[in-house]
Amino acid sequence: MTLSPDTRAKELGVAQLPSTPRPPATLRDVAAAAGVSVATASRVLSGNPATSSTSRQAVTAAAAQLDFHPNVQARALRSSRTASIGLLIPDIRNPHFGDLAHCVEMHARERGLVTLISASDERLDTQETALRLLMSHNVDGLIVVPQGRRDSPRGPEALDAVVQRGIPLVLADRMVSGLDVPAVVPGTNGLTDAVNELLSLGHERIALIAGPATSSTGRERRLAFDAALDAAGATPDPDLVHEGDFQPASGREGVARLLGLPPGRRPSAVVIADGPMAVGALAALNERGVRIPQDLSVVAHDDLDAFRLCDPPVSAIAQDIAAMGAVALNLLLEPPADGEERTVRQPTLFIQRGSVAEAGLQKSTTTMEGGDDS
Amino acid sequence: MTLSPDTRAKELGVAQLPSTPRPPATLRDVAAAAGVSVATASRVLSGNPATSSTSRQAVTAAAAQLDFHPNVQARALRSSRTASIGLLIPDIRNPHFGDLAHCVEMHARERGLVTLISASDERLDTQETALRLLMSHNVDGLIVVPQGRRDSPRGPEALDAVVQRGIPLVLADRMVSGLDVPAVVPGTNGLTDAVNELLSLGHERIALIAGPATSSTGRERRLAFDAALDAAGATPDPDLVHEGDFQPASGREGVARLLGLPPGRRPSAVVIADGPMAVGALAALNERGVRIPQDLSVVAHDDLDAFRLCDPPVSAIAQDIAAMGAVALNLLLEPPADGEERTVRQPTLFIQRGSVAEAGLQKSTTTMEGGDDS
DNA sequence: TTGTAGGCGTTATCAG
DNA sequence: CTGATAACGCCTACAA
Repeated sequence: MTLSPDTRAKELGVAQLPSTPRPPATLRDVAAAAGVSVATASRVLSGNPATSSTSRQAVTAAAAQLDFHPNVQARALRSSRTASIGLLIPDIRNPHFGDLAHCVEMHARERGLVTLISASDERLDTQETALRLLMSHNVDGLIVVPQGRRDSPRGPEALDAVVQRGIPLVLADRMVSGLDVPAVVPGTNGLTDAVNELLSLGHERIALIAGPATSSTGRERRLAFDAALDAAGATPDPDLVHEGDFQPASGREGVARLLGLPPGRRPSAVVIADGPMAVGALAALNERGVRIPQDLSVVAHDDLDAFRLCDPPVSAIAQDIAAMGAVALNLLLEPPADGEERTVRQPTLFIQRGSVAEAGLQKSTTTMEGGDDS
Repeated sequence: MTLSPDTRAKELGVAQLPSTPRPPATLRDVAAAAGVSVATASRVLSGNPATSSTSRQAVTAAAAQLDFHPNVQARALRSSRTASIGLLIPDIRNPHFGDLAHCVEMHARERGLVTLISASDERLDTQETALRLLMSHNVDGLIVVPQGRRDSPRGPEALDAVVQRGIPLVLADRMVSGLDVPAVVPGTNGLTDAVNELLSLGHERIALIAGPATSSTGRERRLAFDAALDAAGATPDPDLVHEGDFQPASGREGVARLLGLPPGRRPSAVVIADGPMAVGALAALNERGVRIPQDLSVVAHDDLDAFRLCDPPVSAIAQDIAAMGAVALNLLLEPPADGEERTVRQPTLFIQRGSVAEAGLQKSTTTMEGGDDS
């Protein structure tokens, strides 16, 4: 009775125990079972047309029989292709990037590619180590929502290394100045529309909780904001722009700073440049009892589900993030030719909801006192 | 002039263009540069003590000089270890699982492991194909938030295959009946506390928007809910339980159904079994003009940032998801011995906020009319 | 302590 | 069309 479970099970005709780690079948096994050489087996399984229907049948049957799955490491070693792509995003917890990751991963999976997802936490050093790790796994391509600028002392060197190694690279959501690779980024048209709408509602003091100037989206949205004010002949007030870092805490800080201004200089409307900062800002406004839109009109970039929990719901500048993911993957798999445009801009859409109202509303109240409702 | 850039650059003696995909250095190169054999180089770099300090210095210097990184595919082929783990979650966009993914990925990266993240979209068939794909990449271990039950006709067969192949497996957030592997799941104490608090506030008709019975969390939360009512001698009303599917739409449906009950049978409080359903439910309540907590007290499982945007903020049952991720990774890397407990329960915490109030409030109003505020 | 050599599983290059 | 066979880059007995 000292038979191995394997033998015993077979002898007794008993169902195999769940824990029978039999080594997976190799191409050799398949070839042997099919009565052909490994070369022929390989050809059949990789769709090489130089095969007879006889061997094709024998090999496919044997492969199915043995539940053969090619060893991806061996294949990668030989062909230097790993059937994997890397995706580096600033923060998985931000639903915006979560959506992006979801979409990229799903489409990649449909094409038989696995996605190695990594997060940079909006930090340059983390981006560097994460990129090195992804590169060390020989991903076939890389989609990156980048950090940092190339003209700063400590720039995104790992990104240069990626390009230098000849690994296909696509930037998503943000660009890096001086790095000429295909990219898909959101347009600023939605933001422009939002500011114009606020202006046409009579708002004269419109604030911006901006993204960091180190990110192209931060810069571009600020430029679009300024340009829209400028085009309307409005005088921009630097005190009405708070530069945040795309994190909720900086949204709160922005609110605190704007509400801390002397009464006459406070804004009657605020535009917030990304979702997490908007969540922080809205939470802070909520805590302070600032009413929207009576005391302050609000527009947020990125249309989060959470905005529908506010009463009235928050106006938003929506992007089709799923489309952005799909475009990024396409740019990666079918790179644009040299002549073609390498930067795709996705339109954004201003969605007006109850959180914006005429500027007159604010003027008729004695609000923005920052917390006391008396 | 039809030379490849490569050849042309060489012939002209021109500085190499930035796109010079020089093949990465191999162990051979390092050994040659250091004047030792590949075996010695390998030993030095893998920390084998059988090395002289002379060769150690030469090899490390050469490796640094050549920017050597071992080829992970070759190493994996030899050692059958890929330095990668797989993580399968239902939905990256759910911040709950986004947090989990973030935490697992971060800790794994600190240990030099890459994480292959995949999403099952709360679907059994997607889970199966995703698992097969992860297995085919020979991940060293797998953390899965599972779908399906083993006793159903089409069960999670791929999970059995994982176990059968001997791949270390840890379940997170949910369990699968009959699958005896290490798991970390949330406790139900927070939910019990929440129901008890509602009861002590005088609520007699407490509704539950439950998770699917196909998931262990769905079942367990419903059981805890029933048990808490039972312990208090309350009579549960099946009409007050709506079984959703953890997605926002089913939260909306639950609200519609509860508000559709005849006035006398409507709930004065509702507990919602996960974050996305809570978002859907709160959005629906908001649209219908149902006031919280005057018309309805609300408690949601999982503490989302979005809940702070509501006025008053929504009471929640919080879990330390980061801890859950850390525990899952630990269970994977250091599996419990046979005698030890294999299922870790993480405590959950009921956080009371303004969205719950005494039951009397509801009775004093003529509300729950579903939209008309007159 | 060091070097030689075999092999992990696959693909690609040759002759047949 | 097929079959030997040589890599791919690394690790590790085994022998020196």
